Amino acid sequence: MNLRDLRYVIAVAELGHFGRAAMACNVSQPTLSGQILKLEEELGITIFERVGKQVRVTPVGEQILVNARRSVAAANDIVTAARASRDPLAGAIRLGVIPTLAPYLMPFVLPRAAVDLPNAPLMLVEDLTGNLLPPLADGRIDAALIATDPGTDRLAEIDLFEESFWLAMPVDDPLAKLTEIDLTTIAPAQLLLLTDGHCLRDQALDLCAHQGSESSLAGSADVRAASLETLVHLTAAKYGLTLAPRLAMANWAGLKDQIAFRPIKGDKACRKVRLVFRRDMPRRKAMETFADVVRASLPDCVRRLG
Amino acid sequence: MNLRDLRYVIAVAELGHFGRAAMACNVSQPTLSGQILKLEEELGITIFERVGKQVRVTPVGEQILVNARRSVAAANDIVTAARASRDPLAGAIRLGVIPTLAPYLMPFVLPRAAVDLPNAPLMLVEDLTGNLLPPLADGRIDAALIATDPGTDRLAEIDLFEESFWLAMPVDDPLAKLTEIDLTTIAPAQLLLLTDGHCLRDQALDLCAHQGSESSLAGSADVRAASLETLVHLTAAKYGLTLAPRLAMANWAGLKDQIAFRPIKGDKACRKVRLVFRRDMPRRKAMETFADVVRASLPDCVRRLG
DNA sequence: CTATTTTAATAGACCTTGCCTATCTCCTCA
DNA sequence: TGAGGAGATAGGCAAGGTCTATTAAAATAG
Repeated sequence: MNLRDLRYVIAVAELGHFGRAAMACNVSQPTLSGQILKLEEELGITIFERVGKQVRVTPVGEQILVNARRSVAAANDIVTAARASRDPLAGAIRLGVIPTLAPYLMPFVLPRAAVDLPNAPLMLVEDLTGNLLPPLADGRIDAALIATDPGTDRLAEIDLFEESFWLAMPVDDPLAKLTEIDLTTIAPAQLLLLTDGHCLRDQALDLCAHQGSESSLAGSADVRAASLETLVHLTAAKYGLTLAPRLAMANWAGLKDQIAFRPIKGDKACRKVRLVFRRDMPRRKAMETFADVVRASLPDCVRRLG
Repeated sequence: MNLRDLRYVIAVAELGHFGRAAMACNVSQPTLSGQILKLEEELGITIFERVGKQVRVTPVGEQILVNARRSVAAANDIVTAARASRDPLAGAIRLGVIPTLAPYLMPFVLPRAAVDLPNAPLMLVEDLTGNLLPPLADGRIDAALIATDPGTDRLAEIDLFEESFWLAMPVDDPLAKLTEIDLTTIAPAQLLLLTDGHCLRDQALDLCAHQGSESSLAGSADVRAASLETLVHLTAAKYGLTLAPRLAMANWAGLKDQIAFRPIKGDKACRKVRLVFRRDMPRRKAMETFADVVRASLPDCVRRLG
């Protein structure tokens, strides 16, 4: 067996096609076919079922793929560790960011990162927390900015800042007369929410849950928007209320004739944003530097941590 | 880079000697030296510092070793998974067992394992919990029998049984007149304990701790025995009291003129023995079968779980 | 139902590369 | 200072991975 063979297997599994996998690996199709055949013979099993034009992974193949990815990832980490030892801050950082944060935070971060980490170009991946953690675990991305506890000891986290939520409402809403909103006076059904998977959705629900039962949501408009932008525009159109993270608000200055933002009473309406990465990733130094970059880029409206 | 190269690196690191590492890898010394040199050049770093007769691992080398071990372990798991898919119960099981359990439990387990798992020879490693978990994590052993919560989500556990502790005392001790001991009447200082690292030591201390402060131990004999055998013989010689796990007691029938065993009042004086293994190890089926083997081997004096 | 196309497997030549033996150089220790 | 041990170097050899060309089988189109 061979790391090269494992890369071949992974490529075939991901592309579902020997020819294209060969192209991705920069070898000819017979070469790749031959090596995989040899590996299957060596292991005494079939990894891929070649049925017609389809390439299906067998059940054993799935197990093998998991370990193949793991083995290759560790090998890649060796290369990364070697480069990092020469210059800890060199090498691209593949960064996952949740959608309710990326468009509002990254404009602050990117310019400063370009200066402070000139040899570490940032590659952004914007996706839901649940879609960022698996790639993080197997090394497809290096780090992620998320707002929930990842809840596994495989990941290390560096706390960056705490961001409060404000309530967005139409300017002529009675609530707009208040200088501070008591969330217990808001029915969950009034809240416009993001689609499942957004941590902000769950956090908004949590904040309102303690007053009514979950089922009180049943009567709501049941909007499931894909972005905060949508929610805010729906609020402007008087469809309901929206809980908006503080950093995002600056983006909606143009809507100030239609929308009012008010702070929430108490200190619970906030989220803690952190940088998470594999505990054993070889570039901890780069991660710490990047965390400092983020902290240094923050506007004053959020509370810096650490 | 190459899995073979990584194995060479691991061998050199473990043996601290190129020649012996070459022997362990079944290649000549120049071959191994050459490959490692080539790898170091490829990575642009030095993994080993050859200073005189010593071979020292550089700081980068340590990082590389971690990942090399990980990569090789995953590759080995591929072979294991392949074999397991042909016969899930075939292949050696390298089993770690804590010292306060191994000599008393394994005599029950081994005969049955030989029958129920004929193609899975058991290789026993007897060591403290803290010395078993790292080898478990990186695949040097397959599973372990321990009595504490491993406390990491990388490991899966199967509960096997609950074993009570009894108090051992000289036959002429006043306590021997009781049919049941209230531990709150025992000063921790009276207890003879194992050396640091034995979970049984901590559990014994925990059980007595709620009555006096930790410092009450200061006045104790401060025996730190390496084995239960020593403790029991010390008890026979009237040096103090010992908390003995139920399975071990059968071994000391020969001492019944000198030692009395009494159960502990309440249900807290017990430990839960479990089989732990890497959550993602490829032979879960073999683990489950082995757990069943252990359960089926147990004498009636312990409480079967699961 | 046949022709065409797509896709993986096979065949054979080539050449890279890892391995071995023999030897060298350097360091340690007597 | 000389002997011995340990890792590095050199050169020949064999194994094995890669390529191009071709075949075989299955899906698709006419």
